[in-house]
Amino acid sequence: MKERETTEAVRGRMADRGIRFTGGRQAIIRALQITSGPQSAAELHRRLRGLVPLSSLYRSLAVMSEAGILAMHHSNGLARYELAEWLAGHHHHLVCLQCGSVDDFELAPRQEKELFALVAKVGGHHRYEVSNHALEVQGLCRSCR
Amino acid sequence: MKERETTEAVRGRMADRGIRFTGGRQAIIRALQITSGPQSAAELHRRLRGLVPLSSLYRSLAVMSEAGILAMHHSNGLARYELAEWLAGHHHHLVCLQCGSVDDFELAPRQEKELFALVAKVGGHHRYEVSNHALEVQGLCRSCR
DNA sequence: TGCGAATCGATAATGATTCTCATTATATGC
DNA sequence: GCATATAATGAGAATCATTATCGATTCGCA
Repeated sequence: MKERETTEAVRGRMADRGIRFTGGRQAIIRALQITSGPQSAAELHRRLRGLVPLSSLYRSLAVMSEAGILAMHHSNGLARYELAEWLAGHHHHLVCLQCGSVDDFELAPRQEKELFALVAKVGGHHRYEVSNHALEVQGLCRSCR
Repeated sequence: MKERETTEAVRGRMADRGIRFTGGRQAIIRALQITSGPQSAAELHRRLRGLVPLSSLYRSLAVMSEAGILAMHHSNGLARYELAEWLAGHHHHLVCLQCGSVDDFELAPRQEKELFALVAKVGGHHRYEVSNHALEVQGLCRSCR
């Protein structure tokens, strides 16, 4: 999905839910579009040059997560946000154990399909109602190795 | 690995590194042996009935993680600890999106091997020095569904 | 234009985790 | 067994990320 398209998709969903798509929130979505991997509140605050104060930033991240527009993950003791999968596509993460940075990657359809089947089997075996899965590759990133 | 064996393996590794295996630390290891899935500091504190005060508990968890005896994960905004893989065996997690509980599961050797190969390929592609991987199954647990 | 709800932004409060420091326990060599 | 150096303990303060509060402001819409 290209940038304009994503913005409009977000705008639509916000409107449906009676949530305002304010300047600050558009800036957050834009910042998440041009970066790879989930971003922490502090990273976004820095990236946005303080345009959105931390308190508003946290609130907007919560509101947009609640609305299913963002997905929240936890790593290195802090919360990181990225566009939800219906906007960004299903993908997985490489996390650097040294610096904590996170990169995205996608599996080939065939491999993703196999993984999905595997996960469904495991979930059934444990009486879980499975809604998603995440494969995390851990190691040292290009600049830390 | 059975309980006694694990305790002795931990004692050995601690001794090698000049780290003391005190009563409190033995209690932590015991508590992690008899529970399934990683435990947060608060859960361990409760489980140990306050035998080990929170400040000591956090310090011991950090020391034993540093020594490669425990593995730390983050979920729901808090850190959870479990025995490292050389003690507990390589495994993955089922996490409940409702209550936050975490269960362990193992893949069949054949599937684990395939996953390992897949992860190695992805890592190489991104110039990562891969050290491990984790598959997380997300959904509703038996009691939350 | 004006009303009401949603949002903003500064600040205080919270919760998890880490740090500090005086005291205590532990291992090791004698 | 005992002294001694060193690591660990425990209580409390401090820190960091995050959430709540609240009056002021802005937006969408009649």
